[in-house]
Amino acid sequence: MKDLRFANPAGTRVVVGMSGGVDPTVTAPLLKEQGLDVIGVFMKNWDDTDESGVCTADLDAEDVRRVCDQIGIPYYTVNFEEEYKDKVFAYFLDEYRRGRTPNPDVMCNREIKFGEFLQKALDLGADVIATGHYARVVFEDGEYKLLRGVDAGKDQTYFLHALDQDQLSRAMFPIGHLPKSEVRRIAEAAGLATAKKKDSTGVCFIGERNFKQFLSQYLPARPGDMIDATTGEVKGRHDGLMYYTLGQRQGLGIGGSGTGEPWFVADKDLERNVLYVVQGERDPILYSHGLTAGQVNWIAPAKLEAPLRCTAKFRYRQPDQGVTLTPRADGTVEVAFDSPQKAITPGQAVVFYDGETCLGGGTIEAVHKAALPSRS
RNA sequence: UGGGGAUUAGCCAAGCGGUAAGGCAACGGACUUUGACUCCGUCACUCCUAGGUUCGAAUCCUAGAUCCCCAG
Repeated sequence: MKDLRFANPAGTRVVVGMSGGVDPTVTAPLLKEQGLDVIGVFMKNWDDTDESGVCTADLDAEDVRRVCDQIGIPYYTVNFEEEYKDKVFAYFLDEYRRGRTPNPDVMCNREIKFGEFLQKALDLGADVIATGHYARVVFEDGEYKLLRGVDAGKDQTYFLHALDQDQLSRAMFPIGHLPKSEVRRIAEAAGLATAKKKDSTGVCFIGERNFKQFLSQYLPARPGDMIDATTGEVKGRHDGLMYYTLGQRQGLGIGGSGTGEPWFVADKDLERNVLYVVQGERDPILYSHGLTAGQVNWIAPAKLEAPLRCTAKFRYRQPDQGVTLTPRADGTVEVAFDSPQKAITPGQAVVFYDGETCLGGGTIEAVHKAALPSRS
């Protein structure tokens, strides 16, 4: 087996998935320099047309078109709104219904960018696709490995851990070996229309918006009590369990009294529609010593056969933590933490690393913590 | 309706005659391809009300209002 991404540069056609940001647009000139046959494609996966008829996706599409013109590569637009709704948004809402906190961007990468979009690119005669992710793919010992982006502060392997060998074999991340500052510099030097654009954040393709307001358009809210997990005392009311995530501080609206420290979401009880809160960031109720990961994807090695010591991330942009993984017969993985971790949240991704290599990861299904006090 | 204690921003709370600390919440921003966390900034021309003493009071005095506690 060979790394089919670089078999023959001159004859390799690469389709670049471009959003309106700088990162993806910079990949195009980089690939072109290497002599590849580059095509730019803008993906529209969500229509956010507002009252005034303005749709940021359309504005981004315009930026992409201009950049492609500047670089001198063909430009196309594809629309995956339906697919996004079916495969990403449906999952997103379902997780919230279950009181969990989903990570739609992980799903978006697996199902849309490296699913629908990849297929579309292959249909267009492409050999590989490229995106503006800060990550690296290397071909070693007959398998593809996913490595962290060189810019430690921007590494996005956390969002890419669910990709498999087939998907990685078709993936190129041209800016993975560059620091963000260099990407900006290249964009400016090339005079790209996106050079000065602020980085986009928020759910990919949906963008930043008032979270509560957005969710309330799709799911019914059921207000309920906010209870002190330590004393059982009712501290206030919540607007609906789905609006809160474990470890959250803002938006609780309860202040003063007690020790004067801020309050954090400690747990949810779907049955009773109760939001449990605790005062003080060091409250033991916020911490756990392990978790069970489901839907685990292994990039390389392909499977976990025996207990393994490695590091893990439970959220994007948090330092790795030492863990011990133990495979279970049903395919789940038990993750034991070297030291207690704060606000581990079901629905979020847990991603495993061995140094610079992203081994894979899964979804947090259960969190293991010391028994909570009685909630009578 | 006898005695005692309270009354400072949405909530806790410092201040004890010299011109309103701090914390929580809230709001704004930074950070961020999830939701969060975190960080930074803003937030009482006014201290229950009305008079008075004083060069000057949230701080002292008088009256009233409200709340709490102990006695009936």
